[in-house]
Amino acid sequence: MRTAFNPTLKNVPVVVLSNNDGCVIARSQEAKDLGVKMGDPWFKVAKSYEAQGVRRFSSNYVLYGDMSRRIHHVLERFSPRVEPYSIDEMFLDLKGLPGDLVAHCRDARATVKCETKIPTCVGIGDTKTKAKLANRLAKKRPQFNGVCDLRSADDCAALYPTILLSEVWGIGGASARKLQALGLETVADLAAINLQQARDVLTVTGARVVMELQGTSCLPLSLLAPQRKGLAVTRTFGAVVLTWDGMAEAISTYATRAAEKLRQHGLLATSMTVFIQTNRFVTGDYYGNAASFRIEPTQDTFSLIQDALRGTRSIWQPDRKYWKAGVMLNELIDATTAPAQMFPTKDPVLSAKVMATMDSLNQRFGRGCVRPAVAGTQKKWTARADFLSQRYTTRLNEIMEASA
DNA sequence: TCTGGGGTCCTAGGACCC
DNA sequence: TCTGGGGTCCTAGGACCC
Repeated sequence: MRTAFNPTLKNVPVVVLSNNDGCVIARSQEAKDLGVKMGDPWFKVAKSYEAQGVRRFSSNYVLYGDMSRRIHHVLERFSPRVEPYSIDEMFLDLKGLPGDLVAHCRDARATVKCETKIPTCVGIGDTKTKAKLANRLAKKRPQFNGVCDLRSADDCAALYPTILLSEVWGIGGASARKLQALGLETVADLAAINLQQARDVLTVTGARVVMELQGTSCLPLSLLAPQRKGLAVTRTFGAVVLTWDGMAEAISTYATRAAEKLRQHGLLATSMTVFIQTNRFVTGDYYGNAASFRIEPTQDTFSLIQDALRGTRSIWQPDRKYWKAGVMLNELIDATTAPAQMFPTKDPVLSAKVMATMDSLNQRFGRGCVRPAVAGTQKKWTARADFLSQRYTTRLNEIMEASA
């Protein structure tokens, strides 16, 4: 990426920093060679690395998103079925393509490099987990020259014993420690364990990883991006926040930004969480708390923020040094299909009755003024309606009877 | 000695990913 | 002075219902 935009950075150690230039989130090979670690807090290591010639850059996600789309378009020429997985990774379905797949992938790689100047590596496997593992080898081991194929059982038998199990997609630190405690070390060890044992130790997620390593696909390619389930705007403060006014201002900003994202995606949020925290790196006096509440589908940004602030005020402790806060919107629903999806009941008769009542009430008092909600775990319908300053909660059953 | 059983929903917390 | 931000999935256990 760096050399695509600034050729003078070729062979120069480069790091990219997170928001607020807090810590290292990407490094060039030269920076890795100098010992810069992923997640290093930059303020702690800047002096020594800058003395060694490391150049630092703030992150630019708009640019990365744009580059990602361009690469996606190039890859669509090599497979009609491309699933973008993250901003810098894509899965391609190669099933049914004629000819030598390795040659095909080398061609794709060369074309991406030629047209976007971005270097890439390709991993081929009969499951996503194997493709990810192959990609890792392609990146790390020069012998593969950027393309590694793990489809054949012979290649797996030869390579699995040479790879640590912590390299596997889905095996993080905690899982790796559990497996090591059982005496397992390599991918070969992991791929050979009993499925029930994998399930017992790592839950169903771990059993899936093992099956995928054995060549049974459990994670199908999904060409349509699934509906997202939540979104968040969170930040650490530049300087600790000591006053309620300062906190209120921060949360207002985050809530506004969250509402903007919501509209951009054509979504509505059903519930909202606000959290505030003191610095977790300062020992002895950590305090963190959160407030969650349901919000009306048609509520505007202003009342969204007001609710956020009311919710936060109740968890605010004035003697604390606040360091981080955030706003999260949950249970998102498509704005255009919202009314139907507001009814979580599985009972079609009740659902229809509820729907009709809601419709008539909404017609009378304005769209979205009434919605059903399942209160706690009680399977009782509750309608909550807000009319101007008047707020009341009533059993939906009573409303239904009244309007019948 | 006995105190129901089984299903469902919700939440918090852990773990993982990039 | 300064230690990221944004997601997903799974499980256990409590609460509730009939």
